[in-house]
Amino acid sequence: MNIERLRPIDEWSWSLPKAPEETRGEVRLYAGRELIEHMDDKVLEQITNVAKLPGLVGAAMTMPDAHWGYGFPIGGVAAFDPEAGGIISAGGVGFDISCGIRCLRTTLAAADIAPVARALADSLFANIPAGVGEEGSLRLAPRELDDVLTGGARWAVGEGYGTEADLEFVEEHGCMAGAKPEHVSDLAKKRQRGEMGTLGSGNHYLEVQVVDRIHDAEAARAFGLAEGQVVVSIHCGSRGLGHQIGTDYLVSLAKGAARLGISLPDRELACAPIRSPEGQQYIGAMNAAMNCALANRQILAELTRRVFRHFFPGASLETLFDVSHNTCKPETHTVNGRPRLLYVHRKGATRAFGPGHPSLPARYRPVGQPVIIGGSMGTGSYVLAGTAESENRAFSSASHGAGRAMSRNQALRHWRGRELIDELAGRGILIRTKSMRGAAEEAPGAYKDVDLVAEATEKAGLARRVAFLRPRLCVKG
DNA sequence: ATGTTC
Repeated sequence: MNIERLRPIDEWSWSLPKAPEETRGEVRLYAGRELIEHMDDKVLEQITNVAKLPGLVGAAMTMPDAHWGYGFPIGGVAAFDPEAGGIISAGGVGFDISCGIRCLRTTLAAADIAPVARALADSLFANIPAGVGEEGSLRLAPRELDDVLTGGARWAVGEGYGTEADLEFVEEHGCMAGAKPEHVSDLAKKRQRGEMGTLGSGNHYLEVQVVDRIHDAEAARAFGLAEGQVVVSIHCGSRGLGHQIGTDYLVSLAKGAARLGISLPDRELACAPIRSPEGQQYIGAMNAAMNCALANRQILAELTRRVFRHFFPGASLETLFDVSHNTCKPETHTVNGRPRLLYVHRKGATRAFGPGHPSLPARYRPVGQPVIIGGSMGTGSYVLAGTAESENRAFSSASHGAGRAMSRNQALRHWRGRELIDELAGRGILIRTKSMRGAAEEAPGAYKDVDLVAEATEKAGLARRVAFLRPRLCVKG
């Protein structure tokens, strides 16, 4: 992207000075110069389109890891007021509804896992179903699947996956209100019946990591993190169900937009007013998909514990936090000094509530919400904490990952999966996957530099760095 | 992301 097109607000925030007339708010990009210069022009085009949608409040924004997506950029944040004709867009949530990361802190040290690393990697690979269309050991009857869609992680705990103690540390306490299974198609439900407790493919993973560096001692203490400690991060979402809901509702939201005379700057931005039948049906289905994803990560956390228990009977794996990064949620935000209920789209962006937010567990309330930036395969991830400034800057949002720097097809031309895996093994990082193609697509070089993303996230005031996690073992979808 | 192009 030609940075000359942007006006610097400061070193880490940029605004589009000559936005088209139809925009209803500022177009703002959060990132450092280097990240902006390497960003696809499509990011600016797409977020400018988002700024044209009805009922936008404040700025349409991108996070430092932003890249080209379907309609909305991935790393896009935009809030809409339902009382001002505000819209909901399936492209603003993403196909993998409620994709997110569950982070578990363990009582193990790096030295504990070193002697069994290969066996542990093999056992995780054998017991965590991963890959396209891969099914798990659960087969749910239609009524049971409806219970998943209304119960979320709470349902999974009731089925013996994990404990009540996990739920305090899951967004929405594990259960998103307002789920309407009746607005989820039979096809979406059918696709999901065998896919609960599966990781999926693409950028999804289960990683065993070691805390490599502490940036903020006070927050690390609150999060229960210390240097040398083993943690496990699980990145996955709502699998076939969320994808099918996205596909179904692109059609019905486009009809809603046409029916109500909303002109779409891009057909990929199919949307309908929040206060419309089409909008309400999508919201009900999206909330159901959110519960599907929360239940899925709850099951996977328990499957992980069972594997660890076999190797380390005395170890415990507690949920540090579970946060989604493909959502649209109703939240109260202060705009010009006045609290307003807004629907905040975060597509490839993490909610990042600051210190004192009432929805946070008491343990974290003094330091802010844990924010997880999942790195690319073999590079590293960050745990951050929400800040007070993020509320004014980005409706309390932050980055979600390293962010792609190259398309999957481009990556396939540059790398071979087997060579990458061997090279990573040489550096002590064990990858387990069924798909060599997938591994090539996920080459670390096809992603942005996660250190730059985390630095920009902090410097832009979106969240502050707490700990850097270095990968050891990785099960890839 | 995705029964990886209805």
